[in-house]
Amino acid sequence: MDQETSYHHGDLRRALLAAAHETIRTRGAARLTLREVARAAKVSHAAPYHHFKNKDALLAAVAEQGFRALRQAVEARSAAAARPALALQEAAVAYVLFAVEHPDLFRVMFGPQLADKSAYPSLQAEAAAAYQAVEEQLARCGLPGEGSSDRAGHLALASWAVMHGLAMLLIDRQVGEVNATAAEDLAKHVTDIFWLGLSGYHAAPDSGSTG
Amino acid sequence: MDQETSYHHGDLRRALLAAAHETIRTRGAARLTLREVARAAKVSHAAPYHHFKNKDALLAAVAEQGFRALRQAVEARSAAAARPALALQEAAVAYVLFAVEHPDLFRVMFGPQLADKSAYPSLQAEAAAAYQAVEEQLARCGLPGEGSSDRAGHLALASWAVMHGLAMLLIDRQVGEVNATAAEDLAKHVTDIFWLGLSGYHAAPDSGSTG
DNA sequence: GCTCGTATCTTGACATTGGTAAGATAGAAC
DNA sequence: GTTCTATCTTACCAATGTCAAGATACGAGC
Repeated sequence: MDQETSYHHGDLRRALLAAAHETIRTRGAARLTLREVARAAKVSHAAPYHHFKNKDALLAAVAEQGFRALRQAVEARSAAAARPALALQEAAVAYVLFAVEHPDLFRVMFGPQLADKSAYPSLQAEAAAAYQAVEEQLARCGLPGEGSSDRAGHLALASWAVMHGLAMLLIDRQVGEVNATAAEDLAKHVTDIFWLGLSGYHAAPDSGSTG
Repeated sequence: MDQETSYHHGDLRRALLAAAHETIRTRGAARLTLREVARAAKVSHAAPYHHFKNKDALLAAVAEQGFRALRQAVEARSAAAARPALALQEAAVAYVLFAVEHPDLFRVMFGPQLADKSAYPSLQAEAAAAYQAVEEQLARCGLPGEGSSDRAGHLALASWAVMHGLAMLLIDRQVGEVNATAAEDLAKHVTDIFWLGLSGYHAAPDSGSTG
């Protein structure tokens, strides 16, 4: 059976996701059109509605895949770290590199395109899993990942904030360089700065300005 | 002359900006429509085109105002710091608070809505001014704002990344709490962690993992 | 193998949107 | 007071998201 000529596509859902991915990659999510996605899949403009409730649902599915890919990238790179102490930094580098290499996908994942992410539980689950991967790396590197709840939470949040902020600034071209090697270098420098703070904070729990 | 009944509005540009601001605040930039903005200003749907080249230009103007407001908030709060050493932290708090209090405006400023910000020089100028305000606070707090160019750049970038990342995570509701006081508390904690890292980095320039 | 139910896909339509063109109006220059 | 020009309106276009109704084909039951 030839998928090109048959009335039924056979694997439209996957084809639509792939087409959406491609459009997002090449032209950005803002210029993504359901009808163009359908066109790319050689299908009528109403066909996608049999696989996704609406345009946002398609975007949510793409974002969900993105979170899965992000988590895998982070876990893979941190697992391959030369020394365990470097795993956390490697995770951060992977995070930033993912953003730089897939900027528009990253923006779909975190941007305002999907108004209410709470409407897509599986998307939320993948996002939470990605966050948990960061926390696990923290715990694995000797920093208090689960100990005193409050401070551990602040540490994890701060770690994620640095990575996330750097990633965002990089893809928004708010800082000049955007190529992968420059990004990796920046990520390492920034995390270096930050790690020292983490260990210092761990040793001296209260700096006095907030207590 | 009654602005309500006259053929010529008299101050349409400002009215359009205000209406756009309001729509962004209440319903988000994604749901902003040029026609609805025109409707809010009691004007035909084609009138805005005499004041803004297109929808993106209106968004850019809103974003420009946002950057100006952000910079003023940062400067005001850091200038009112109890001790000079706290000015930088206060700047960070102001930054995060601004994002939390104007989340959708913040997203317009940094998000992908405006495809090519390079098309709006005045917008870029305001964004650069906001960045410079951060660097000035860094310099004013004894950290090397202008010394050895590379390391100073990394410090400024890292500082901005922490603030920006925290702000983004907060407004994306990726972290639970979003009210102002909780945000302020989180910002102080995170910056506390980070400051220790900064001073440590300043004292021990190379941690070894990147060199 | 044949019928039939159902998921999948298409055609057609509708309201809305961003954007342009041509005409109407009013304030400003002289 | 006439004329010029910026401002605003009406009319229109192509494209989009979404829905409804009809066409097609795969799979269950006989």
